[in-house]
Parts: sequence; C-alpha cells; structure tokens
Amino acid sequence: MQVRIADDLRLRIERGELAPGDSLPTIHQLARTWECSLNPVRVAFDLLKTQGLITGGRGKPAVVRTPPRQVVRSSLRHQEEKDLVLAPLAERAAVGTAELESKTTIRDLRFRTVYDVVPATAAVAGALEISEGAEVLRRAWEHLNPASGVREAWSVSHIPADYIRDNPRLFDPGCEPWPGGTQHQLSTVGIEVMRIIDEVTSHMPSTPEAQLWDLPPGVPMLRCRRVSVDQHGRRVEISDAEYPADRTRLDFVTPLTAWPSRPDPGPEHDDTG
Amino acid sequence: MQVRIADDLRLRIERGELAPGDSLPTIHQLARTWECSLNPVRVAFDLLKTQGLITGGRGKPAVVRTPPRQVVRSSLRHQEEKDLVLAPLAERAAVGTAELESKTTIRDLRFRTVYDVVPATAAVAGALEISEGAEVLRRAWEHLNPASGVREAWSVSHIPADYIRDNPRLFDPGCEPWPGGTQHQLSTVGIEVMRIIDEVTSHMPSTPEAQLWDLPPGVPMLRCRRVSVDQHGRRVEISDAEYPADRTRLDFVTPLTAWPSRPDPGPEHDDTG
DNA sequence: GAGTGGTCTAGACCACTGT
DNA sequence: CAGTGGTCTAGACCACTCC
Repeated sequence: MQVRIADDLRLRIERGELAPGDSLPTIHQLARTWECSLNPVRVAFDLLKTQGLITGGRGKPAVVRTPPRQVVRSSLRHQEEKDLVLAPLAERAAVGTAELESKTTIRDLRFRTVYDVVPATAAVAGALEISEGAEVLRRAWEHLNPASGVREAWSVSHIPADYIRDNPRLFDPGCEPWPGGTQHQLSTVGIEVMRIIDEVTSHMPSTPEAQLWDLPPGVPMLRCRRVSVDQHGRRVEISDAEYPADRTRLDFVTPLTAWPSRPDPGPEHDDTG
Repeated sequence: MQVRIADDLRLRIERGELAPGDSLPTIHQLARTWECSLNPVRVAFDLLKTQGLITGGRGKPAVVRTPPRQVVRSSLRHQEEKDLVLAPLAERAAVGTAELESKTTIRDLRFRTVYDVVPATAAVAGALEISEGAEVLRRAWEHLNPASGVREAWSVSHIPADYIRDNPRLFDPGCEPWPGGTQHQLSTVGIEVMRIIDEVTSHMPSTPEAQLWDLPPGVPMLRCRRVSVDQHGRRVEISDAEYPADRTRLDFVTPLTAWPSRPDPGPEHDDTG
C-alpha cells in the first residue's frame, strides 16, 4: 500500500502533473482515496522525502521539491591557485582562501579555524604514505552563515609536520587566511605541487550532519579528498571537504595532449569487433 | 523518542560498540528498554537505514552495514583512451569499451545497447551547444550481471549527428563494442578530443532505480556527465553515467604545469592577511 | 514453531500554520 | 480557530529465517 501510494505520487511528479512548488494532497485526502489509514500515507511521504522529491510539513502541506541552483566547483581552480603563487603579493592578497573556496568575500562569512599538531591516524598515515603516529599539522575550518549559523563550507587538511618545519608560521592559525592559499604556503618551504588528485564519493548525512548543514531530508553529501603531490612525488597534503549534493556540482577538466598529427584513417579503420 | 533511539544506536555504532556485521537489539527489546511501543523503534530503524548505517530485516535481525569495497574510476582513463587511438588495431581490439568502463572482460557481462537518432531535447541541446531539435545520435548501454540480472553499469551518450555523418558505421549498433572506444570512433571523422570535462553530482535513487541497481536503502547515486571538446572547441559528445556511491570512487587527476623556476622565497614571504 | 522485521489499523495528542 | 503534518500507542496479521 505505502509503496503504491509513493509510486503513484512519484509518477505524477515525474509526469509534471505535480510541478515543483505544488502542494500534494493532504494525508487525510490520500487516506480516503486509497481507503487506508493515515499511517501508510505518512510512510509514503517519508519515502518520497528520503528520495529528495518532496519537502514540507509542520503545519504546511507537503510540497514538490524545487531543486536549488547548483554552485559549480571546478578543478581549474587548482592551476589558478598555482599560478597565483608566482603573482605579486598585492594580487595574491586580494584572493583569500575563503574566496577561493566559496566565491564570496571573506567578510560575509563567519570563519572558524582550528590548527593542531596530532599524530597521524592509520587512515591519514596511509593516505599520506607516512608512518602511523608521525606528527601531522591538522587544519580544520568551517564557514558559517552569519545570519543563520548554518554551515556553508567545511574542510580538514593534513600535512606531515616534517615537510614544513622550516616555516613555523605555517603552524600559526593567526596567519589564516594566507594570501594565495595552501599552495603558496607550501611554496615557502620549497614545495611545488605538481599533481592534484581529487577522490570523490558520496554518502547520506547522519542526523547531526544534516542539522549542521541545514539539509532537507533526501540530500546526500559529496565527499571530496584532495591529495597534493609535490615535485618529489611526496604526498604533501590531503584535504577532505564535504558539500551538500543538491547545491553543488564538481567539475573536473582533463586536458588531453595533442596528437603529433592526425591519426591515419587508412585501411585499418574498417575494423570492428 | 524515535530520534533519541536512532541517535543512541548511531553513537554505539560510531563508537564501535556495534561493529559492522553485528546484530542490533531486536525491536521488541528496544521497545522494552525505551519503554515505548514498537512503532518508534521501527521508525528509528528506518532512519538508520536511509542513512546507510544498517541493513537487514525480512526475518533476520538488523545488522550494522559493512561498506562494500570501492571500485575506483580514474580520469587517467581519458588520456589512456586517447593514446589508444594511435595504437595498432591489435592492441586496440584487446580493449573493448566494456572493459574500459567496467574493468572486466566483455564475456562476463550481459551487454545491452540501444542506438537511435533523435531530436535534441532542450537539456541535451544546451549541453552540446547546438539548436534544440537538431538530430543527435543517442547511444544507451547497460551492463547486467548475467547471474542476478542486476545492473552494474549504465550510460547514455549524445553526439550531434551532423558531426559524424561522414562515417555511417558510427550509427550502427552492430559495430559495438568499437575497438578503442568513443575517441577512436570520433577520430574516424576527423575529430580529436582535446579536453574532457567531468561534471559530478549526487542524488538519491527513486524506488525503481534502487531496484534496478539492487541498492540497499540509504545509498546515493553518483551522476557523472562527461563533456568532450574537440580541436575546434565544439562539444562533440556528452555522456551521462551513474554509479552506486557505496561501491564507487571517482578519481580526477589534475597535472599542474611546472614553474619556470622555484618561486623566490624572498622578503615578501613574511606576509599574511 | 518461535522469533524476526514489514505492514497496517484506529484511534490519540502535539506543534505548527494560516486566516 | 480549523487544518496541516509529526509523533505515539496498542494492538493485529503477514512473510521470512533459523532451528
């Protein structure tokens, strides 16, 4: 029963009979038309909510969800940040880390940073290819919407402490936001980032996570681990960030090397399996 | 009540008191210890299921979910496929499209392909930067596990028909799998792919989607749109694929251009905001 | 057959919304 | 205020699993 009610409503949404923003029939109406009690209808509503199709409740009727506009985060930023390291200070200073991350000015956000030096957990050590328990600088930060207190961005970065001891200021949270971002910070100790690997997965938020981000039900989180590899092949930083999937699109640009000349479309091209 | 039950169980899972594979207390036990009726416990179970933390039911007790091992899909494949176009036929033929996609041999999968030429919808036309209604070659394919019938891979590709009319064989599904993949197919009509953009989002599957992929509750889908840009800047193909997020990791490698020389760590490096 | 979760009924009370 | 969905009770029956 409950799955049939949910299927029927989903069909009507997919067919456009119920457009985004439209109210659904009330629970009582549906219970009457399906000749069942209230509970199955409520469970059907729950199902559609966990699938991200409807929102609402608490005095207001349930509503077909309008997907929010997506913010695009592009991997082109990696190269831009690298280029910025060589730019004069004035230019670098104009672009703080917060801006690079969130495309808004620093002042618009409440910015929280926690720095500490901790022994590497097994997971972190494995990802950095260092030995477990070795010291790593952990930098956690968070942007909060000053009005609502809702989290808008979050990330944790791990850098092996041994790689950056030459510049003690890198351990000082008071220097954040560093003009030019992490790549410039690393450049002060002779590290040039040559390759960045983004590892993307997705998962459902737990209840406290959903509260932090003010996520409606049915919205997954995108998890992105960024691994930076330097000129010696060392993994110099891993940075874990999460983004609400309904308002985020991650773009990755892969430039391909040009062929020396156009491939010969000769005799061998009448081949297929 | 139901949220407190769920929170408590989640805590015990996160703390490791309940390890993956362990059985949870039964609904009746929990109802007794929390001094409530069965329904709140059942709703709490539902919640944890939609968060991907537990599985089970149908006569068996609920168990803490063991996350499956993740298959990594790397963007390095883009360059590999391009290099393959210039390789001799023998080498290309050894690597069918199916293999590139799923890292298994073709024979292990039931392979379904549907080719047709359709007018571009508004969404497709916008993504390809062509006019709405223009003809596009649509190639949909699907790999099914021959034993279970469960979908293991799926994608839809759209190519403007005008770009590839010179080689009618590209419209023939009988030529699939084409040795060397899409980039080789495009090379036969003089198209060299110079840049690939992967656009990644995530969403919850609807009930029929979850059935197709045999997804446990609480597992999102990763959606990846691949846009191929050729040597003239034209968007020559968009390919939409989906992957179950619990068993997939998408890797994107961004090589950075080397600095002409090490940046000068001179006086201006005692700068911060 | 005993025990499990899955579904359902027919009520009840609450918090919240709109007018 | 009436109407909405959110939560809860105290039962019932079912399908399934394990022994």
